Amino acid sequence: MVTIVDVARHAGVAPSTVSYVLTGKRPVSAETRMRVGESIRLLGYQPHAGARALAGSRTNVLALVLPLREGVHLPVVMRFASSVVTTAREHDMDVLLVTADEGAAGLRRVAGTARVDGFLVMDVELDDERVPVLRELGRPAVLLGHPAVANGLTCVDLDFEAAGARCVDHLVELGHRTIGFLGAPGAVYARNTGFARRTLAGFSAAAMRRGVASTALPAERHRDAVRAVVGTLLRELARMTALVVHNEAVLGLVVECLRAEGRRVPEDVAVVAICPDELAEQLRLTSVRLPADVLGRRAVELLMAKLGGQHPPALTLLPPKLFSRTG
Amino acid sequence: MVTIVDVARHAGVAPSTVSYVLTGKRPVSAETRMRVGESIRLLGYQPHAGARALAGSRTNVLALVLPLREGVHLPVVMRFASSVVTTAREHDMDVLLVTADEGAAGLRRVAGTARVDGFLVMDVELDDERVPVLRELGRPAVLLGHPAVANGLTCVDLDFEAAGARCVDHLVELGHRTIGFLGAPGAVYARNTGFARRTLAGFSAAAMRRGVASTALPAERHRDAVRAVVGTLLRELARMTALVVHNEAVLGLVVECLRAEGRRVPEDVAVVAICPDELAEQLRLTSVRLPADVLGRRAVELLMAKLGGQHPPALTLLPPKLFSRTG
DNA sequence: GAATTGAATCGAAGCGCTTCGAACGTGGTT
DNA sequence: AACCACGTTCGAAGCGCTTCGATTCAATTC
Repeated sequence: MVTIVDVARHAGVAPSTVSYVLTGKRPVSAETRMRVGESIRLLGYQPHAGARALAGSRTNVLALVLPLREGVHLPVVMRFASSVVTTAREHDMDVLLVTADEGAAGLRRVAGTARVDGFLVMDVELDDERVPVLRELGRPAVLLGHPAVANGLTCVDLDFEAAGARCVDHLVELGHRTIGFLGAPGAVYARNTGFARRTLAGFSAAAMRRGVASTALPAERHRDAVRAVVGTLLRELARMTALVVHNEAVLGLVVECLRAEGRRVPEDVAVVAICPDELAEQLRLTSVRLPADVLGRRAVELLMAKLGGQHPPALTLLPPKLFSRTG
Repeated sequence: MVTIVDVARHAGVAPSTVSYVLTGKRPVSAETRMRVGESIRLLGYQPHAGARALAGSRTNVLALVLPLREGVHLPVVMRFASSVVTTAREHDMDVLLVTADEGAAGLRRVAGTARVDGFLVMDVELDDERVPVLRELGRPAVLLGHPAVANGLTCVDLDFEAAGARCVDHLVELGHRTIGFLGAPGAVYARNTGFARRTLAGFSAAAMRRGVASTALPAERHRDAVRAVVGTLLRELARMTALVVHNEAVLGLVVECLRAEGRRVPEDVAVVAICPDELAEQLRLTSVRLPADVLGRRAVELLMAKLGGQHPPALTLLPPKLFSRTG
């Protein structure tokens, strides 16, 4: 193994000088810098991460805590992870993968053993046991997906309120005057899950503002329930010409049921979905996408800012993007 | 921060003794072991990973190299990653996530900086630039998905040959005497991609052995191509009552096209898919699943064996499992 | 020409751990 | 009673790096 001492000897300088060349924490004359750089290249020197961590108390690794249980939309998680790793590498960071089922203990472990400099935590719940632990650990952390927990921590999420509103605006601009909303299962709203409520709030406010007639209903996850809800919607909102769906699990079923009721999609009922892009693509629906890649990038950037001693805003909401797939 | 010296002082022993308690590399009397253990608990001691790596030249981290490009089936990758992390944790290991787009340089980097003890590399191609690098680095590595590259390295994969055969056996037992095979795009076979050929080989051999009529055709990824292939198959293999599909991208289309041709599925044509379980589930098809979780677990176990100085077999093939969803 | 500055570099200490040889008791042996 | 052997424990060295105070030397100032 090539060490910093080897490089120093080869370049005819002290080890500390090599270190300063590498870290840039003290000025080094252009000439020595070049000479040292040359020696590094020649010898193929790569600093020992453990030694660095020990001496410098910085690991250049960040923990990515992912929910890998069933029920989450895996492709989205994956895409997010991917953009996190890519962005982290741009900042010369590596990523340690931690699963959510290790819970708070996992956070304690990787922080306590000085394995990571900071945390990226996805899918944090409202009264999540990890939130207090994260505070206690005092390491920079960025939470994703549930900004409701903020309070001292930094959060990023899609702006669901704007997403709900965006759907209405889009539909109104297309001339629709009566719009339905089909959401998550009732239990989700009861649980006060941030994103579901906020979407609905955005939708309702926009409908009000635009003066369009609207009705919102929750939908359970199985065929009969969906059929019933779609039926109710068509009955109650007789002149409904557009439907916003915020429930990726039943999106396909909704379209099916509409067609079964004799409504053409999108000619009779325009459907706009708030869901992962690929799903909408597959069903050829206009959609507001969840930008997993942007989310990941932004999350890392916020974390790096915190690691750099800055104090980014407690909550960052990413503007939704609507993709029109009409016609 | 609590160090090993603090623990030693608190327990009234030398730091080295604490280390031996922790690692078990030298015998320690039951009494001291208890006393030290108690101090560790009381003080909440957690060893510094960097210091450990530096002194012990072992990081307890393994690199997981994932293909995060488009085109791979994300949920499978995710599930695999999940089981890798879980199993790694059982061996007191952490997992560093590396994306395939870092290529060979990424492997060089994490090995050279002593960040990881070994590699888990998914989706290795036949003439992959990473294979020679992996050899050169000399760290334990386990490759997934393309055992063809073996040669000194350790590989794990699903036994695709057995999978192809299993489908035939299953269908023959149900009474089918004429079976079609619909595979990946032609280019995949031309590229000599391990898994595609092996499945086909297994299928063909089993068909021969069982004495059933069969025809195999490749299928490109778009609707018209699928329609054409299905048409050809129905014409050429007039009495075909069963179809094995090894092409997850067009599976849904195949079923659609069969129905469009007036064949009921599965009454007229029984379809068996070799694909991720969830996809088959969704389409309600009998399938041979790719056991991502078993694969991940086994891969980690093989890697741990290598880290322990053992020499596991160069190739481990996992037996396929067929899930019948008929009726 | 002596004194003062400041940029560039050096040297040594120390981060927290593992590991190896040495030291220490204890019990059994001659 | 002196000795040996063995199971335990200690102490110190060293892993490769960062960092801080000290040092050097040339450029500036009076």
